[in-house]
Amino acid sequence: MTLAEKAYISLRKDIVEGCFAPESPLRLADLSERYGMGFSPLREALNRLHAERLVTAESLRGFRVSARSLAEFEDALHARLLVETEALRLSIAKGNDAWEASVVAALYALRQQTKRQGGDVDELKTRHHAFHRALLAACGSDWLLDFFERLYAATERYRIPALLAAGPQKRDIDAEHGAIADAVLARDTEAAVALLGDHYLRTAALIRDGIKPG
Amino acid sequence: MTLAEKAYISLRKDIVEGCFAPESPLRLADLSERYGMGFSPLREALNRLHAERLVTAESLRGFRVSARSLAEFEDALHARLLVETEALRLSIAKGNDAWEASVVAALYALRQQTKRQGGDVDELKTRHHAFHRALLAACGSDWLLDFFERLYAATERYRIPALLAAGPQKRDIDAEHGAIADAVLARDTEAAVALLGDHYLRTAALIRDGIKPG
DNA sequence: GCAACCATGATTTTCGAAAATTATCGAATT
DNA sequence: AATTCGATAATTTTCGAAAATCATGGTTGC
Repeated sequence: MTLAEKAYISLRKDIVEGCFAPESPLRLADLSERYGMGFSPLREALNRLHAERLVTAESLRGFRVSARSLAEFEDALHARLLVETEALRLSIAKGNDAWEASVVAALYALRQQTKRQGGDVDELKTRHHAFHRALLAACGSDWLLDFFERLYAATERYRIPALLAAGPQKRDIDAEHGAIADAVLARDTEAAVALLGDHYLRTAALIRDGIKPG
Repeated sequence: MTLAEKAYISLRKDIVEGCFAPESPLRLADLSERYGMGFSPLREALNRLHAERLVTAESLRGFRVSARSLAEFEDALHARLLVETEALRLSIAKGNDAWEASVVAALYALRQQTKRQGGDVDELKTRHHAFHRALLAACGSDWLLDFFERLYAATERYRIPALLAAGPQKRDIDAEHGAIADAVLARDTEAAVALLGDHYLRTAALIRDGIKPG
């Protein structure tokens, strides 16, 4: 793996997890020291992140972490519903046995990690992402999957802090994931789409409360 | 404007217009000579284009122009219909007088350029793009507009060669654009969405014929 | 004859410094 | 006191070369 790829992965993680405050400048000298590499791979990573809208770039004035706002979150959420409901419909229509198996596997892996009490939170996030990707994986559209990845990262910036702030969950998220998987495996398109939509709207409600804390 | 931005614009144009054959390697030494600049701004541009899927990148093996295929075109077209119909609905719901005026202006400018016989074909493409963007501009969703731009560039790679190959048009494209604008200004959402969809499907039919020539 | 292997050349990737640009701060001016 | 101006510092952008990696072609050994 090249340094530029490592820089991309590290920076992305640090931005999504909020290690850098939104709108704070990402100075090359600082990043160079933090990640132990020269400017070239860092600029490369920053450009990729700019294309994903996780960082903003201004000509000759460098890069900043993108701002977070309720409006931007709502926008990303709306786009996500549009993209994911369509991708899910296609996936259910086109998916074969192997796809069904991968959904079952992803759900199982996610639940295993949820159960573990002192488990690695990074691993949990990875498996959550993997489950949602598995649902859409058979849609056959590279573009929709690409949009899914971008929107997932964009909303993750809001979801993670909200989850940490909210403390113990009243929702049974495992049950929600299970219901989605059941509908998917039963090829009940409309139910699956509705459940997925509900799932996101509930998370969104939580995040809204977190952003304008009350 | 920085060199990297110039490199991005030039490269993008040359790829979309087919100056580089699909799948041909984009070697830094060649590009450096062609555009008269060093590696750094070129790599920056190539990374941006990679994020837009106009070029592919393989670790330590450099960049290539993305392949063109009927399947990828159909995928982009499908995603475009999804994104643009939603954006158009939102735009019609939210747009104000200034937006209506900008649609009228964009349509007028496009028609003026269509009328000119020996006109600059670049200018025509710019205005065509501007008209379609104007339709969606009031949607209020940065994400949907971002997706629109990406998909527009992706499909443009197919549209331009098809138009050149097809010769004189039987379609009255001006009339199609006019009908869309009329429905939009009348705030007739369903008619506008249907007309926009038709507009793309007709272009798509043309392109399919061009790709598998018969 | 054929496959494995090494030397060579081509290419990408990375670094460190130079060039270009923007931001900062204090002095001079109104 | 506020503002403009210029010098200095900080930062980004770009270049050119060095390092690392991959592709090629010939050679050796079997």
